[in-house]
Amino acid sequence: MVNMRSARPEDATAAARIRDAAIARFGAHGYERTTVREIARDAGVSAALVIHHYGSKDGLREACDEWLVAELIEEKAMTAGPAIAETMQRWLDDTEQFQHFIDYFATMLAAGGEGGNRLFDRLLRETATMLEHGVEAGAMHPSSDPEIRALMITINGLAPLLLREQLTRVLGTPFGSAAAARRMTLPTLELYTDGLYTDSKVLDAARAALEGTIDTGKTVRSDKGAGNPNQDPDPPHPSSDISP
Amino acid sequence: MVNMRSARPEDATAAARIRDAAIARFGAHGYERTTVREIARDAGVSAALVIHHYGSKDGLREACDEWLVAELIEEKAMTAGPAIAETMQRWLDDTEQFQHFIDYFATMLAAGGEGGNRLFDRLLRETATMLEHGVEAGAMHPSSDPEIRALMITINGLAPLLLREQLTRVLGTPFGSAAAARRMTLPTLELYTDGLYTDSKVLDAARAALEGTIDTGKTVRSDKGAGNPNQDPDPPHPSSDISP
DNA sequence: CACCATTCTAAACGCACGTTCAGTCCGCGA
DNA sequence: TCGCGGACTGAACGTGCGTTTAGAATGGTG
Repeated sequence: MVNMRSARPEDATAAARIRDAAIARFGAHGYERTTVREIARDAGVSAALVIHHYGSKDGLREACDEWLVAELIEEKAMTAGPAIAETMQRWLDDTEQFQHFIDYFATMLAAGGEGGNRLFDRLLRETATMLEHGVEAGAMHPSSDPEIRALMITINGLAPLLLREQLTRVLGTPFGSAAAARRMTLPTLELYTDGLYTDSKVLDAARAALEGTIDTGKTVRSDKGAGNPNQDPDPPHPSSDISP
Repeated sequence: MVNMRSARPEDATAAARIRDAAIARFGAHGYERTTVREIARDAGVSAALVIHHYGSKDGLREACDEWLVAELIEEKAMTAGPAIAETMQRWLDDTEQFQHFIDYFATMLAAGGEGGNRLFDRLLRETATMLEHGVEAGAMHPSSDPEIRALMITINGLAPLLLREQLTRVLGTPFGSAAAARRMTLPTLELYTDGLYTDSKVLDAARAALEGTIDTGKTVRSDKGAGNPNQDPDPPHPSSDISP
């Protein structure tokens, strides 16, 4: 099994040890703040060997990206069901061991780049498929814009990962711990089951406001729609700044 | 008005020009990849002057952090309503001009650190207050765990900001643009109004499973609760890996 | 005027970094 | 046995970085 590489024996090949050490360092302290000499020391080799195997520090980074993409998207799973979700699940079930991968994964997604984009796209597709199945089975509400709903749910799902430091700090328990998971399950499912608002006033108002602007080229002020962190809870005067 | 500093005239004081240039560079390319000489060139001064005013590159970063915190949390607004939400709203209404601040803000939150923590805490408090008011007014459902719900809604609200590159790429329109906002408004509000699931089967299953584990010290496998990006959509067999 | 503090610069310093170099070791095919 | 290529190393190289230094303007104060 490919993912069993994750259980790295001490005597793995030097190139593999270098790559693992690099992922750990890059994930923990970032690419720029990590030196080739540090990685070499962690791997028990000379700095020159790192360059010998990977050409340059940047080549090493690319190799790490590619390795992690391959780890998350196993070839054989390309046609089957959710691949990344399952691997992530396995990682989160043993945060101690896979902390490095989780950190590196998060930085890849946030930083963008080739590998991060591929991972995000794959995650998005997995989420979209799940939502489709849920709607078909009658377990989930249909959406007026399924594509964007999938995008937003994907982004929301990644949010705790990207803000895991804040989450850990506020929660008081480490990210990925059973305690944290236990604490967050119910509020999450409550939100996804009952929603937040008790009626559709806000939604109706937004619908009405958007219909007024949909065909005009006029610029609307950022109508509490997209990225405003506090768009969501603001029900008393929801359409106050949607000026159609 | 304090925030009017944002409209920076060409002839601002050198120290201010340095700080603005630093925020722009740090936000766009990150702290490590930015050189003091670049900042100096942008500000039209010598590199030595940057050190003269801020002591060191790291001192400059701290000054940027503090300035941005002050910009987002105006002193006079300490007692009143949402301060950050309003400033962010203003920024998002003119993404062109405030792009630098938005980028720097996002990196601060993701990187943690003193300033990022303060901003996050403030955002969290604002969100929690809004939710309380919403519940009191009957516009929002009460929660079994209001504190965590506020945390999760805060995190979800910040998610598009942190993943703005992915969002821009998938959406095809720049983050913060009116088009992006228009596209994302309805799916968001639909989710917050109707939820995702059509019934409470998943929620009930989780409740039952959690009650079984709540007092035992036994470790539960990360029960689709916390950080799993794809926790949310997976209704067909929701409690399959919650092993009580 | 003299003084002093502040703002600012050009030049240089020293160091840590990624990378190169020259060479050693070792396994393997002929 | 030889030779060859890959794995690997210690030492050195060159560069770009943050920072220091010495001093030149500038402007207010007695």
